[in-house]
Amino acid sequence: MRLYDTYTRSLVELPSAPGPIRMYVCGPTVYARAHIGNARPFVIGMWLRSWLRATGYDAQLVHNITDINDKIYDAAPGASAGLAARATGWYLEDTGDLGLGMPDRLPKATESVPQIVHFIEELIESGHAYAAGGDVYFRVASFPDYGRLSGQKLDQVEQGEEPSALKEDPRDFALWKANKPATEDTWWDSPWGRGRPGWHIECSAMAEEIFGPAFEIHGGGLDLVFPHHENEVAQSRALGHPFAQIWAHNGMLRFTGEKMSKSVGNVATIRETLDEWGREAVLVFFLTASWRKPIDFSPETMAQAAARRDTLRNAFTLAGAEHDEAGWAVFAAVLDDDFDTPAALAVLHEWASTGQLELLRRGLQVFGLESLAERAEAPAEVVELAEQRVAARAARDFETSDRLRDELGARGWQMRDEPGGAYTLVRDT
RNA sequence: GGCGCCUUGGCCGAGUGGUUAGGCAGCGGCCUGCAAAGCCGUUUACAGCAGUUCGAAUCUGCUAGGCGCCUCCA
Repeated sequence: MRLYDTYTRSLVELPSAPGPIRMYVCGPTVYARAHIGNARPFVIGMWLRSWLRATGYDAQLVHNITDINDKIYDAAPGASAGLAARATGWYLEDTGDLGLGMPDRLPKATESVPQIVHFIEELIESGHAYAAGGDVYFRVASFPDYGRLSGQKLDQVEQGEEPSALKEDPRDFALWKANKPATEDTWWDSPWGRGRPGWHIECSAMAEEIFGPAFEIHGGGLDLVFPHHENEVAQSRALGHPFAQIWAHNGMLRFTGEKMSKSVGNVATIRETLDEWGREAVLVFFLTASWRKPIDFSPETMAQAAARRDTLRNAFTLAGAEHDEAGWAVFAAVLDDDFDTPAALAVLHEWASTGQLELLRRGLQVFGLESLAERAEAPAEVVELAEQRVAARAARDFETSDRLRDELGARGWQMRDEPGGAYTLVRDT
């Protein structure tokens, strides 16, 4: 399998199966309900793990929770830890309801502070970082490759994060921030005094704590390339660690013409979207676009995804056909080529229209959509109504039969007539 | 100002030199008491201009438009 790598800007071949594929995908900062854009890296990460496992790899997914951050302090003055814990719960609940299972590990920054402190100490010892006034900064000038991941030229980078007189260079970034008692109600003791980790160092520390100094794939949103991931590589490679082999950045989800983001305010939460459209439509929606490209979220695109979901599900109410086992190779080939889910979706539709139901079921399973193959059993009262309708139709009492059909619809069941008084009951969504 | 991505038919979205992507929607038909589902048929393409080539949606250049990052951001 090959995947597009941001660092080399090319398709990179994965080591051949079987073997370990260790994936680290950046997770959310927990201070509010996550929006549907936040779900994209999660979904892609889970699908990738699923596909890699299906093709013989020992794939592991680590997805971090950033529960130390200015946003959290700002959103809950004096009660940041409580908000972070609550929002972590929401995130686990919302992503859990996508029905894709859970990552292998979900490390939290607050539980990794000792590893982070240790990492910073090593950077100071090696001359790549320096302590100043209770803060610790990474010395960007000490790492010649800085800017290579994002393609930034150092002399063109605008002023870095918040300017500070303590920095040697304005582009240096904080690894450790001294506690500000007025606004920051959580802190940890460190060799540099009370404080808390910077954002970028947590990922380097947690990824390496779990995977060691080298792993195969690092994922996250395209908006994290600079400065977040640039800083991560700098920290880890400054210590001589290979770090990630492939940088897999997913495209942004757009809503109302621009990136969905809390700061713009054009958000729909995962919760709302699941409630309105159902998990299967949400997953089909993500399937329709290449993982690297932007995807437009709108009532129209969601409705189309829901219609496709129905087409796929309806296939299981029809008669199956002979299986063409060779068909699987086509499906595998498109996924192995940069995880082309739109092409895979076309294959699923092909199987749906030709009645290759066993292949279709297997294909859907890769994406957590095997539920589309399940036929819900109608409760006795629904079957009773259906039988009454069969009788009414036999008696050519169409007024009654139409009324019964409406009644079934109101109970969430669609009745499809078939020749000879037979019928199929399908659960509406 | 710097770095990068994108522009395919009503909508979404594949396709990297010569062959129907696929889906949704539309239209006509079959089926049905009427529907639904399904099936058959069918309309609308490659932003613009110039170039390379026997031949370009596919390569090159320019123009126009859109998006992301450079500040927290999946």
